[in-house]
Amino acid sequence: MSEEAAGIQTLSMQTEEDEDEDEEGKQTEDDEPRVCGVCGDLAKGYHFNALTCEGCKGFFRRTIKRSSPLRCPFLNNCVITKNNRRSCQACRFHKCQAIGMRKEMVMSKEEVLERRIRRRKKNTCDALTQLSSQQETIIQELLSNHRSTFDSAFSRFTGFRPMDREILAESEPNQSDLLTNCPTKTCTPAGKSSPDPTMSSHTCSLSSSSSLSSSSSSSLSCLPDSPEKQKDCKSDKKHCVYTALPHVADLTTYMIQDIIRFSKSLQDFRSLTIEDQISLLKGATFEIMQIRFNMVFNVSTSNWECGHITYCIHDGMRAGFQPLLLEPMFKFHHTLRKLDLQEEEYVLIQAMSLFSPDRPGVQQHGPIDRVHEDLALTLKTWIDCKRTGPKKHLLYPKVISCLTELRTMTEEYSKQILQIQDVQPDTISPLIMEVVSKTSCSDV
Amino acid sequence: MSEEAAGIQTLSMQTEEDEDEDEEGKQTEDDEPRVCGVCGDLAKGYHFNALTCEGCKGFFRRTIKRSSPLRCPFLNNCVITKNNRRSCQACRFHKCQAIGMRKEMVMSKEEVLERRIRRRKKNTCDALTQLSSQQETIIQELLSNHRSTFDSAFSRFTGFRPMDREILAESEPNQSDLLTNCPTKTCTPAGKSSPDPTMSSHTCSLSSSSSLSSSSSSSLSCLPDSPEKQKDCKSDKKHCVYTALPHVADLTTYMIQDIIRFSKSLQDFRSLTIEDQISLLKGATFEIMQIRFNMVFNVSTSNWECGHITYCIHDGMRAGFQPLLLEPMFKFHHTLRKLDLQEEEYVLIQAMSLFSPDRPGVQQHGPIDRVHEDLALTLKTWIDCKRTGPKKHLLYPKVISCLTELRTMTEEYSKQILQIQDVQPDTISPLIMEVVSKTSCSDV
DNA sequence: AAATGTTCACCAAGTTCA
DNA sequence: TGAACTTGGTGAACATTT
Ligand SMILES: [Zn+2]
Ligand SMILES: [Zn+2]
Ligand SMILES: [Zn+2]
Ligand SMILES: [Zn+2]
Repeated sequence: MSEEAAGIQTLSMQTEEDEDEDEEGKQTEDDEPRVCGVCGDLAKGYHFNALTCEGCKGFFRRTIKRSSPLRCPFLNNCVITKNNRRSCQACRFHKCQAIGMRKEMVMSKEEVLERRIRRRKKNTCDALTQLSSQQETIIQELLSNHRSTFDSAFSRFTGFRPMDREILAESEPNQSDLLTNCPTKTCTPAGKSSPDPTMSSHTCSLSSSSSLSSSSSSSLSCLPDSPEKQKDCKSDKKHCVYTALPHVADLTTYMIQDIIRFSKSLQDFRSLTIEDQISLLKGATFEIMQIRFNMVFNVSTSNWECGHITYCIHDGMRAGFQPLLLEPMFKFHHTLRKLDLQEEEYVLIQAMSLFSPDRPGVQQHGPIDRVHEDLALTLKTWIDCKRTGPKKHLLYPKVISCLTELRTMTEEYSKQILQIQDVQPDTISPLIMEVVSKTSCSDV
Repeated sequence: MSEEAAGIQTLSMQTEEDEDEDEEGKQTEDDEPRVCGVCGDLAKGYHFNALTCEGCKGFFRRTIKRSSPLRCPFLNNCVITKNNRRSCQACRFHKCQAIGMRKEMVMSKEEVLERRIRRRKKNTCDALTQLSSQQETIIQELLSNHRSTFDSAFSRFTGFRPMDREILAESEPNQSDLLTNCPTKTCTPAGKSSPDPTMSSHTCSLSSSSSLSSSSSSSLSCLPDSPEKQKDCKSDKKHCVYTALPHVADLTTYMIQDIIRFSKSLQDFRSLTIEDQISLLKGATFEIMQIRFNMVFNVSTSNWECGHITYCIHDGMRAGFQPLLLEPMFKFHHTLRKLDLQEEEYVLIQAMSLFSPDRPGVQQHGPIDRVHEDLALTLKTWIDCKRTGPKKHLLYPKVISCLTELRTMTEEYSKQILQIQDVQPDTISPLIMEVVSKTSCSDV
């Protein structure tokens, strides 16, 4: 209102001076406060490289975008003020350029369009790819069950046999670059803890809740003999070749027990037949264990920080595992860890691993396939929805690729466990052996 | 002079106050704030730099435009009022100038003409020769979403079941001229790729994000039996009649997943009801798939060059499709490909296919029809605008004709898929079956 | 927090027509 | 002529991105 009022008096556009833009501002220092370089109105900040008011900001952008010629109806020397700035676009625009407003800083049509599309897309993913309540439920159930069955601080991991990091020279050096030297001979104290009878006697079994038992009676004889030097070792140093084995076996047993509890806590898992439950677990236990270990993997130290105990890849060696397994596994942990997954994502891939319909021995592919599908879509949607950044669309394929990689190790793991068992019996728990055994329950 | 005039005016009105406040009645809050400075009539706003009524506004413009000299019939000192303002043009105009109305602010003849031209252009040329920004936006959104959901190099197509190009002799030779001999028994290696659990389990479903599910439970029994030799085949060679089927099914599934993602990425699609989304997808998936395949169709070799794998029409045969479908499809690909469409045009026709209001089961024809219309007009305008050459006006009708042709194949495709499924079950993914199934979601 | 774009009442040009 | 209307520019307030 006051602006229009002043309009009349500023008719003498060219002649008069700015007169009174400071009347309103308390600061008598015109230079000090923020004044629009074009019209003298209050400026709130820099726009297109000059200190201007909101009006001149919008005017400049619109004029650039319009890119139609302007003509001064007066004498091309209008003095632009807050009140008369609308009277002559040509001189206003000229002043804009004169004080340094740059047209390059106005986003081009294409830039804006691109930005808009991108924004649309984001909203899309938020709104439409929005997690369905079904999917939310899936995640929540998984998270809850995961948390109650994964002791990420390993505080309940007690009563284990001590970790012995001495490397007893084996008959032949099967070193790899990974294993040339362990910088941390003793990564962390993992010595004796008070013996816990619960742990050493395994309270949990794949088929413990069922009448079916594909358990420890199964012999290993059906396994093809590994081409490696098992006989040598066997005869050589019976119980002390793999110094870390007792501890690692206990750790593994501990992990497996939790993984079984995790699986059995899932509705979709329980609704499968016992046979398929066992098949899935036999197929996925190793993978889930590695996924869980990955959650505590420190990518800069290459250590697994399991609460008070820290492990390194050499511990795997000391437990008798071979580079053929350890090397890809090491790579896997680095790759996956670098994806910096969130807990929800970790638990989803655990579940995806569990519900793999193509495990040996699986009878009912249908429902497992469906669950797997739901899980995969949920993970994908979750990533689309919750992740930001330009590379987010690459995350899902990367995760999948990690899982695929992991999958290729399962068989080798079983093989090496069986070898180790052969070399150093009575150290690996029956539970581990059961998981690793090839007998599918359908054979029972 | 304007100040003087305003002063007089002000004085006559309020007789008080210092002349500093001056300038018409903004400060005379109690007084009529909006009175015409010329005649005292109600003023609705500023006109040509003075607060005037509508009458004086029009009078001033006309007078300026006429630019003919005026003479006062009286003594050149008429007092202008609302009632007598028409009696002396000269004194009225003089008063107009006196209160600050500026002739420069009346647009000149040329300016007005220019403006008119500009407006005409908006209404005519723009619609015909220039893409409106709205249309630009449509195209850009489509392009962006198409590119992010169409893997034209098929680099993400992995984990498929291998392509087997052996042709097992069927009970009767249903050859056509197309199939007399396949010059490339093995068009390209399409053997095993590393197994990818994600692909083989279908991570995407038409109705996955809704509670509605028209999914796999639907039986096929309602379909009329195809007259062909299905019983023979069925009893003959159970699982290996259509050697290419596993691979083609995986490819199809892969394509469908991307097409669903494409559709769901479109704002206009998402704003439809879930039911209509499903109906549109069921109707258009085959067509969009063919359009996408057409983009990689090599018209001189008659091969589809899908990244590292190349397919020929015989692969369709080997997957169990019949000439009744394959022949028109082959023709379609040649015809469409020869039009040498650009990516923008391809994506527009994909969208036009998707937003076909007359798909079975569609409930809300209105909005779909509107979108379809917009798309068609955009395509037409695009062609008019971007294409050159004498035959450009023929392109749009030709494209439309291709779409019509394609449309006639949809039903036959569904029929043949169902036949194939009957002959060789457990090979076609549930997702494909869902797309092909006749159950409209309203039946659920 | 700063600086882009976006939105939308609102204002003042022209236009229509009785 | 002028009331009623259409049109397109304005800019304060808001949203988004970094
Ligand atoms: Zn300004
Ligand atoms: Zn000027
Ligand atoms: Zn008047
Ligand atoms: Zn007169």
